[in-house]
Amino acid sequence: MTTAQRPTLEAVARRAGVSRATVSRVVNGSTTVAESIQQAVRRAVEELGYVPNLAARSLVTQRTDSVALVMPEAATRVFSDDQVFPGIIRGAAQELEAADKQLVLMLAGSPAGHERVERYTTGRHVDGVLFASLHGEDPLPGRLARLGIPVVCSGRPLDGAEVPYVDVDHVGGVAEAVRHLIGNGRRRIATIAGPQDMVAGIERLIGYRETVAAAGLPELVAYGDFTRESGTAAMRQLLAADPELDAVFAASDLMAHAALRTLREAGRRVPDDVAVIGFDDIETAAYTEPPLTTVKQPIVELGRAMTRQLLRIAAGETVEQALVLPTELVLRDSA
Amino acid sequence: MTTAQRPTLEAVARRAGVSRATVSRVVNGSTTVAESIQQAVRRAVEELGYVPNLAARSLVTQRTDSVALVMPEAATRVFSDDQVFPGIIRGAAQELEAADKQLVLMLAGSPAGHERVERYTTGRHVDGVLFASLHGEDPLPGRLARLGIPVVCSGRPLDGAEVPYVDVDHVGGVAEAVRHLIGNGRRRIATIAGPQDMVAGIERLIGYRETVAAAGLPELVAYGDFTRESGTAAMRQLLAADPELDAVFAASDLMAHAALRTLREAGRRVPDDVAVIGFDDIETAAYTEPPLTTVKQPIVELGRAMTRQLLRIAAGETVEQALVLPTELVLRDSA
DNA sequence: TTGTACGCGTTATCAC
DNA sequence: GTGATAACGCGTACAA
Repeated sequence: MTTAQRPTLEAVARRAGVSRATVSRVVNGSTTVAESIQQAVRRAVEELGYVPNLAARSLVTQRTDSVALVMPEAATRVFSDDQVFPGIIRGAAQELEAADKQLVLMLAGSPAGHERVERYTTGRHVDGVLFASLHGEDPLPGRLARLGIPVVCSGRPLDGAEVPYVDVDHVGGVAEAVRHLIGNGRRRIATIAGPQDMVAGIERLIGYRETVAAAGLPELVAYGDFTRESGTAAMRQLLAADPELDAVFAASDLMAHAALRTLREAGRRVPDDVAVIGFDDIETAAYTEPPLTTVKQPIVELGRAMTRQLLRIAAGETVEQALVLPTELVLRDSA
Repeated sequence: MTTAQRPTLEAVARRAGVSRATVSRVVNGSTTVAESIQQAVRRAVEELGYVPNLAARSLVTQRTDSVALVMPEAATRVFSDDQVFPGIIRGAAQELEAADKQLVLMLAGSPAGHERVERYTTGRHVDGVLFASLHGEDPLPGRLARLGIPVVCSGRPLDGAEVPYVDVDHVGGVAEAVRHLIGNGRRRIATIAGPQDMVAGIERLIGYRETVAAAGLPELVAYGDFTRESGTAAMRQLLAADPELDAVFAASDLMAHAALRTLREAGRRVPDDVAVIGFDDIETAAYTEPPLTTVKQPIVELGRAMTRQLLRIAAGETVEQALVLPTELVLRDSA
């Protein structure tokens, strides 16, 4: 390791023949510096390859110019095929780039990891914290918010904490999907629900229940965890429970994909015998057999919206507690 | 924003009735502190909810306990369905968690982003930099390495810089796949190659070329960019160029997936008329029609290995310049 | 074993 | 407009 001593403000100041304070002003874009001096300083900065030390800066400014994105690393799901988390990451990264801030990614899978996240964020080492899709009633968002740390969640916090959040319109999206099925004459509409310790799972099930109930239709529910494997198992259960079912709404495209295959293996034609609708609109949805009709959610936009809210909070503004993004039914061939 | 003043070392010291230095020792796990005092300090820390200020700490220790993972945000591909980048992220996060370091994610899509990455990493604001899949001849890794900043790339740097890297055995994996096709009697084996400004694209094409050449077979190449759309276009080109082709090796599963559909639309049966093999082994590969035979690459392990190498370099050890991870041919129904 | 004192590289508050 | 100088919160020789 070459200990190539990085130049400091001091070094630049000497080189340019001015004081540290002046260099600092130029570096930070103060306008109250004579043009000639600015040029001299800039030249010195260039020649020495000076780069400000962020640690020193944040020590005095009390800002870190970075925000944390916390994801619960629930085994396989976080980076599973459904692109939900990558989409959020991408949206957040885009928005933060525009704000010239860094994205610190934290996976809080293990209890130890969860504690690390708490230590790190509690210690004000980031300007704010983004929570992606919580499991169960995580008390952390509420706790941080109470400590005055800017926090934004994706999805309503399940513990009822008064934390600002952004979410997609699960209920509305599912309702539209189920109404579409009903409109096509389907009468025995089942659902493969998502995990009931996550808002997305809970609300999509609510959307299904409300809509079939409103139409006076019976409900038929099996549970999965958004993955394909769970979708396969759930589809089999449904088929066993009601061999005559004529439609399935799956709470994720992955589960819908698995349902498609399971139905085919069971001798059902899609959509002739059974119509299938998924949720997410992942890229694969256009390539399933048959192509999947699904509820599209604006996942990158979700990441961006969360980040924008967070930045506004960090800037001292107050934001609405809930922001709900619209979904859209994408019609393909499966329903 | 409640300016809930965070307690400092000073505050803890007063509370525990000792000096700052002693508190610092306890916090950092020094053994040279009397047990009774340790307890008193720990209690004070607990009561005040003290958390060390990382900025102050890194200012004096010259370490940041965080490493950057730089990804080229090439439009859609970074977070496309193929899970390559998410896999690397996940592997890196796992390994860093074990080392108690933070993962700073940087997307260097735009030129501006690229420059930000340079500023940030050059300024020694991270203990090391991981580069995921570079496009073209990016000079940044080499430059950072020369500045003495620990750097590890995924894939051999195309500009020939002497930077340590970890990669999967593209050539070997492809060779095995193509030999499998040959062994099954295929004689007109085409390939849908990846982008030729990325190592993965280049080397997979080399693997194909070497193997068909060694068998005295003709080569037939069309280019894509790893995405499904490009796979569709490439497959059409190949079919137009040689309607009699009896096998296709696609440099990514997404392109293979598109090829599957395109072949079916063109009236070819897979694998009867045309055998298809992909590369990646994404989750979807098991769910295509027919299920896709493919070359599996250990992508999460790649992320982990890169990170381990980086940590070793940062710790002052010297590591081998290249580390190549094995691939594996996963046989399903498409070939 | 514990405390004192200094320095890490910035920004911010003053005088000038 | 510019330059001293005092924080910012911590680690660590060095002294006690």
